[in-house]
Amino acid sequence: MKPKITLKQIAKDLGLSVSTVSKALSDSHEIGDVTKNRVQEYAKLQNYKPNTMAKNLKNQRTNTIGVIIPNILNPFFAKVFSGIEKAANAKGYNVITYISNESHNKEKQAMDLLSNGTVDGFILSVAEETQAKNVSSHFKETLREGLPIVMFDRIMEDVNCDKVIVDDFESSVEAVNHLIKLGCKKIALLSCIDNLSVGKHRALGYERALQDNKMEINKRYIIKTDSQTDFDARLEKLISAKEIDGILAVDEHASTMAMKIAIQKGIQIPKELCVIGFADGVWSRRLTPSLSTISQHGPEIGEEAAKLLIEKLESKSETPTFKTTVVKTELRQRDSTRRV
Amino acid sequence: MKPKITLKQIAKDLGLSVSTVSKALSDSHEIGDVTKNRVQEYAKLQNYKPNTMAKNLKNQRTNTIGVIIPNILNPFFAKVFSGIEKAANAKGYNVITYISNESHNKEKQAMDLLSNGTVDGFILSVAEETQAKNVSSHFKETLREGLPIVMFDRIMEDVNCDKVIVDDFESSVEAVNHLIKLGCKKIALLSCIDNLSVGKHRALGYERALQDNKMEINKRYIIKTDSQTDFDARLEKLISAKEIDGILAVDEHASTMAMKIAIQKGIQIPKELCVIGFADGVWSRRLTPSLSTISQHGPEIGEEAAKLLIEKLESKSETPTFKTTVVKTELRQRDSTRRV
DNA sequence: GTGAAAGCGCTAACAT
DNA sequence: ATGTTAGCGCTTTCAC
Repeated sequence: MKPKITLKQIAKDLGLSVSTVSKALSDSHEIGDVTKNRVQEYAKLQNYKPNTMAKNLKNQRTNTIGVIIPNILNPFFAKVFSGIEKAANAKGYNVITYISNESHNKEKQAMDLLSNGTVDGFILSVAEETQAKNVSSHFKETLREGLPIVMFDRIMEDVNCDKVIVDDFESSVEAVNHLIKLGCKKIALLSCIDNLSVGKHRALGYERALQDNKMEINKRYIIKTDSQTDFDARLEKLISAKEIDGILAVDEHASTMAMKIAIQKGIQIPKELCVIGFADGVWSRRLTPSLSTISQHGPEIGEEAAKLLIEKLESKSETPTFKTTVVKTELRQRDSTRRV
Repeated sequence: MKPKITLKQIAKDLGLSVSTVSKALSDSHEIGDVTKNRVQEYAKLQNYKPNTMAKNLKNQRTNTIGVIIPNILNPFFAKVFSGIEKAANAKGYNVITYISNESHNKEKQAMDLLSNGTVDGFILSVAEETQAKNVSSHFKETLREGLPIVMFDRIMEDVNCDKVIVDDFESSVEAVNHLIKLGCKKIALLSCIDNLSVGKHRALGYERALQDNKMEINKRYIIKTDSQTDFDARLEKLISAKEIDGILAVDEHASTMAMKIAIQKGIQIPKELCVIGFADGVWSRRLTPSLSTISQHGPEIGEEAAKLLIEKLESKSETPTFKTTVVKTELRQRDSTRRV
């Protein structure tokens, strides 16, 4: 292991002062061309890399973003994350990631650990437990300490910060309208995420679309829960009854279970039953029949969130204003709604 | 935004010296109980958090691990990542993540950007392009600079570092043996990742198992490629021929496409065709029929990698030795191989 | 038991 | 055009 090469070392080797070397390397006009070249070449030769920690300490900023994600196995979050990472890197920022695993404590702990000069700001989607308990003190405390936050997808209404969301309500409306256009008369709503803000908005959109179309809202066609086992049991009954002819499933478990059970019961999709699900990632295409989805443009959400945060970090405005960006969804028609 | 509270500030407020405060907060025996308590209480009151950058600079270590992942949308990598994150956090380390997107340049750039005092070491899986070109100079350079590396899954044989791998060869052997036990006579091998080390090992295991069972290796039953479109076309023909009765698919695209096409052709799984795939994540269970898989224990791989790296970081041994850990896989039998 | 001082590696205001 | 100095926030050795 070779000893780290520092400014001091270069200065000594070249018989210069540390500050001359520093200026030469940052191409300062104060330094003569000869010395500048000499220094720059020697530095390259020695593969000199300025120590990040020293720079950060000096500058009082780290060029690092803290990202807190509820669950990286959920392809939506994975996509958003890749968008954040890409946009951040492009602007010279690193990304430190914590996975909250939907736990409030882990989320709080992450913010605590990172908010002492480790990161310049946060991008996060609120943990399920935090939303269930409806506590936002840790977010507010972090903001008070001067660290900006951008929330995406799962947000807290009462926290004053930048937000990037999907228009869940409107997406549901659109999806249900589409099912109706296909001729569905008895449309079910399936949700295992009724404890999340996004789940609730999607459910509301479903009801609204039915009302708009003067269709009855039938409670028997609605499964809203936060427990997958409870869900599975109720779903089995609902599908066995063979009453419904359309499904809006607001999460991946709901849509895939619906298709699985329907196939097992010999119900033909989409002939007898049309299914639209909220889903991201490559898997909806891989199902047989492939699943029509509302895609949320995860990467764009991530990029937008990173953009908003970095804007805030690099503007020195003392009285910041907060934006909420809505990223449009897209209805991707596949075989589960293609009526022949 | 309130001004950051520092040791200096506490010292001033309490009429003490900076060093006394520092020692009091680290519970030094040099400090009297009265002052110690006074300082600790005041610090808690002020919500004092030691500045990480200053500490890092002083200590010449960052308690941060650089993680480079080829593709976070691949559930295997997502699982490994969550294992790394969990184990690292548990030991007080942060994780900075770069996604190489299979690009050699991004991988190299990430290592370059992080190896100047930003991280203490790396955990990574080699980018496809790097494996294809077979270049490992950037890894060797980083090691020479004194930063330890742990490679997982996709490794470079010629780089001398800790490694965590799956026994891909043996897993394939087991899977094929299982298919044979189920009565399969004509077993196909499907691979879209024949450019990766893991893909090659899995293919070799397939051949070996056939030989062990005195079965003929039929080239027509083998699709090895690195292009998905090429793959899809050849697969369509292979399945249409209705000759094969068993499939070992070494990647997710291969296994799911095989099932999709078979279902479309009206071939019954598992009655006429058994399928085993290498896959992680929740989706194999969601397919109809559910897919039997070789699961790679992603989280354990991640945890083991983090453990190995942290061990190296915290041992001061000047002449390190390097371990290669093999994490066992598990054959999960689901409906795609359950013969009634 | 407490404090002064040096130093981690870098930058920048201020000499010369 | 080059160098001196102070300081970012913290730890640690050495005085008192």
